[in-house]
Amino acid sequence: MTTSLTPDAPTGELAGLLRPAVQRLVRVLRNQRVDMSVTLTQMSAMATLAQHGPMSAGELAAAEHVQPPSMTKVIAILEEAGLVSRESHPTDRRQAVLAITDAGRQLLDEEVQQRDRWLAAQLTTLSEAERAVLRKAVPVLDKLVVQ
Amino acid sequence: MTTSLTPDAPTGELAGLLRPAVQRLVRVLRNQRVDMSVTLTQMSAMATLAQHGPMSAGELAAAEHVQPPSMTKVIAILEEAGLVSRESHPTDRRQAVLAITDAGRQLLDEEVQQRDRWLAAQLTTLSEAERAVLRKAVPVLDKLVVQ
DNA sequence: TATTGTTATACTCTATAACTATA
DNA sequence: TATAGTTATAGAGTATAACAATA
Repeated sequence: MTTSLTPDAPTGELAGLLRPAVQRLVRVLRNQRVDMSVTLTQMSAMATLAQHGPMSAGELAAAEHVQPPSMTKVIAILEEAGLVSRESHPTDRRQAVLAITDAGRQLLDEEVQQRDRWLAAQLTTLSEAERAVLRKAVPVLDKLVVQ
Repeated sequence: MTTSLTPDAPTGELAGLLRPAVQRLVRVLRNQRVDMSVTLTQMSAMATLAQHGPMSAGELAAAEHVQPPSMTKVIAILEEAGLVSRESHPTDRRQAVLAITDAGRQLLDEEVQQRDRWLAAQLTTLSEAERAVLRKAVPVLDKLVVQ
């Protein structure tokens, strides 16, 4: 187990292994959710607003790596449900300023707990070393997406 | 950085971080694909057939973590494109035996190369240590899904 | 009766193109 | 003209329910 001197081949292999692994995890996560009233996509948008604070629709679309029309739909649903608020931008009336509401934040907290029922159960079947691997992997996955 | 004595809290936090990370990676991967003639879902089904050999529609659906009707559609497209073959099961005529064709295998190889144009480029921006983290994470992610 | 797979139907997610309102 | 966002439209992916064929 030495550091590789030929990273190219392992890199290609890694690409072919990583993609199906994450794709299947997303599928399983979608099915294992308990509260189906808010979808994974909607939860993710809310989580971004909660983490990074109020932002415009375009910024949220970029953060979520979707096109603006896709985000328009998500926002409309969340706003109607009272989970996200929208206000006019103070100086640019084209823009909307989106923010998570208290109700949204509460649902987010509940969802984390619900998610734990399955995912945490899965995670507890792993060894501490395996969980440590996943904890280390999260920021690397983020880096991969953001760059 | 000692091994944790209270795994519950970190486990919940990990669940909340891991899900959005993999969900966004799947989105970005979908967009970064070069050959759009075959979708990610279809590629994943082909890859499973290539890795594990011929199997029934039900087995393939289970392996991909989708319901049988969802797999029916995928198979129909792949069969029409000549990428997957279907034969009658020798003893049970209800079952279809699915296998990847030579054309399918070739497309799979090409796709891996195409995927590398983006993902390998991303991976080469990481340190060797970060790539090592992802390599270690892949089997753990698989374990998470399979159990 | 039980199992395998398909068909029918519907909803979510996502995209591109065209449009409106504002800068 | 350029930008922010929405509307219109279409296609992929997925599910559940009902069905047909076979065991």
